[in-house]
Amino acid sequence: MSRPADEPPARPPGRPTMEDVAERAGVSRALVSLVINGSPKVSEQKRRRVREAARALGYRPNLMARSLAQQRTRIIGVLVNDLRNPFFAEVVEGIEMAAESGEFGIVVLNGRRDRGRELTAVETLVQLQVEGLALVGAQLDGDDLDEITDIVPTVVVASDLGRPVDHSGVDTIVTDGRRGAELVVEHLASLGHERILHIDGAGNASADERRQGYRRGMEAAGLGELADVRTGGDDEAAAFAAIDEILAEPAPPTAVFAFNDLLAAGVLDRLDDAGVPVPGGMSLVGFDNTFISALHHLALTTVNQPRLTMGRMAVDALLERLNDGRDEPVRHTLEPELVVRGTTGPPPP
Amino acid sequence: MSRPADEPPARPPGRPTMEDVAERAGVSRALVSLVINGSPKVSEQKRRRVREAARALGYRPNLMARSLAQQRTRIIGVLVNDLRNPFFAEVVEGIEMAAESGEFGIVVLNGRRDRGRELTAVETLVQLQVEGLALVGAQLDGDDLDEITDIVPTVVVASDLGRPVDHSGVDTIVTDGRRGAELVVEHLASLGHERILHIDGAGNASADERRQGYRRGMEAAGLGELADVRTGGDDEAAAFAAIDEILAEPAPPTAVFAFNDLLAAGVLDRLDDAGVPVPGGMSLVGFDNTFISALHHLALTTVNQPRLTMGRMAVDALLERLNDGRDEPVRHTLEPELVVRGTTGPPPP
DNA sequence: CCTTTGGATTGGAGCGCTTCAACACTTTAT
DNA sequence: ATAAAGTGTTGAAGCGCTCCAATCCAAAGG
Repeated sequence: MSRPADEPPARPPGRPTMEDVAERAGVSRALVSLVINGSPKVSEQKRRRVREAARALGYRPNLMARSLAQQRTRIIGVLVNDLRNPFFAEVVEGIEMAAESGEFGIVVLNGRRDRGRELTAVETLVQLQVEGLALVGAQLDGDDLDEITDIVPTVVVASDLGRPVDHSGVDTIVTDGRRGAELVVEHLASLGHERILHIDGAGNASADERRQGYRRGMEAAGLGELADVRTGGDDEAAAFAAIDEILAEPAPPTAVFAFNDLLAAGVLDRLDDAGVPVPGGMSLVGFDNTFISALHHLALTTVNQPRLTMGRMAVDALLERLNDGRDEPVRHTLEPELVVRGTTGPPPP
Repeated sequence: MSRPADEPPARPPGRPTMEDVAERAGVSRALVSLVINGSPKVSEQKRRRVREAARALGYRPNLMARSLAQQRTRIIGVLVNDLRNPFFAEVVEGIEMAAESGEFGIVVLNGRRDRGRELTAVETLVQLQVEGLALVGAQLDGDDLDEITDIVPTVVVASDLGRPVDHSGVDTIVTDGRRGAELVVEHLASLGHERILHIDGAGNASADERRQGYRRGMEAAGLGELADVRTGGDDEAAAFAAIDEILAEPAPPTAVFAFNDLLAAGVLDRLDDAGVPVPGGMSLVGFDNTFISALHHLALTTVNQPRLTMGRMAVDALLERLNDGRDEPVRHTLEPELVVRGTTGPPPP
């Protein structure tokens, strides 16, 4: 054999640990810990020796071990409804940026529009010992979270729990979807539209609110009788059936208010297929003001939600609980803003 | 005081641990571990007792502790160039799905187009003890990763390291960008275009390849002399300067090949502003075949990359190393596919 | 009746780190 | 000179879990 059995291996398998660094630097493990964590009470000499040993060995602290010992992770868990929707992606970016400046990291899990997956994702995050939980557009409701929210501070962003906020551990950051929808109806009504249709977000988290806002808006405009809601969803394809349906009807609407920009883009495609000009033959409004709606060739009239701000506020809410010990729930409702572009105009004669 | 000091607190602070469950169920900690991990050699009776105790206490295993003890995390770290680009978001979805069926979780970190951030993100992932690393569209090059790649198996997706693959620890999954660009030029040339301009991806990871493909394509079409590359970037805004520039020139191109769909969308907007009809006055091609290019109102001719497949292959490559012990590098080059839509046509007379 | 066998259960070491009380030196005050 | 008050450093306990070897027990075999 190349090496007597009782001799220690030249390089122990696995990555170098703090112990290895300590040995090489000729100090104790505790001292290495102090250096790694930038403690001021270490002599310059030892600090240098430890740093050098660490570099020479390619030492990297083990975050798992550190978190375990420290009893904290400095991680915020983020559950996002659908990463492919640019709206959510931007909210997440806002969260990430704010977390960063609060010295927190984030771990993003994707629900991929599946409520069951959302549930297991939340479970995973909790087991990961995240210190805060941000649910972005999640479909989960209060009951799902009952147990969770008194373990870890939670903030719900861009959607709402299905029942009144009696969860003292849950904060909420939303854009007022009801108001947003009202703005849309007001705009369309003021252009002269009466038969205004809403293609909704089906089971989506914010669908209810916008539906309600739509209904209220219609009533306020004296169009309550004409209110009409069809089932949609949250992506392009979800609009197809609804559009085909209404175009076949004797008195089709003159304006469509879609649940979000993605859905509106699908509507636009379908109207295109059917040869209906927009806004000449039909007006169309989306929601979210994603970059898609801003593309000149779509020029979609829509409702803006301040995504980055929402992300930042979500993190702030979490940090207030984590750092300042706040323990009553907080709810921030941001004002939506109508962005008029090229897909709305007067109804056809 | 409400409670004598020597009495144990009603409920110990912090979350319940395995120890607590063991005590409540009247068994040892080891047995609880066996139950939690679904070991078959536990009597039905104890299993039930443990399960019940766990539920009653709201016990949740601590993933950090488990990973530490187990010396593995079953986590694949994903670094993504830019979450807002739907192309990357979909590759990540592919990775997530494949990881899931391989019993791995993923942790996604966002580079936000900043190479420095990418570097620290990779460092974080390594410290998190991820078992594999997937770099999606990363800008990092071989030198940055030298140290990393012999610690953790790495796969580079949708981009390429800046120098030959001498890293035996790195696999590569790419769509042949060179070929893709050639297809674009062939298509445009066959339509009769000669002054074909390329607005590139600037420092972006895949920019070089596509630039080269463009040049080769131009030469192959006998248009080598006319090859012209302008600096772009990877989002809509990056195109503005380049377009303004070329429109001011005496002999502007008749076709533009943009680095990706996002950039192409920006070009389209700018051409719109300038009143240049597409494809009547100018043909335009993107790259990636994101859902944006498919929107009828853009109907962008582009090059498809099989995103979900790329994600799956990336995970497969990692799993081959992790589970089957492969240790030579592998490189998979997928075939790009030209998708002709409405933004390309014959050049203006 | 005693040994064997094999399944069920447990004690305890250990994963890599933090942290606190204790210790060994200096330096300053008395 | 001695006590007091810092500095810098360390040993050891402990974070919540896994997993091996040891133990226990009941059923089966001799």
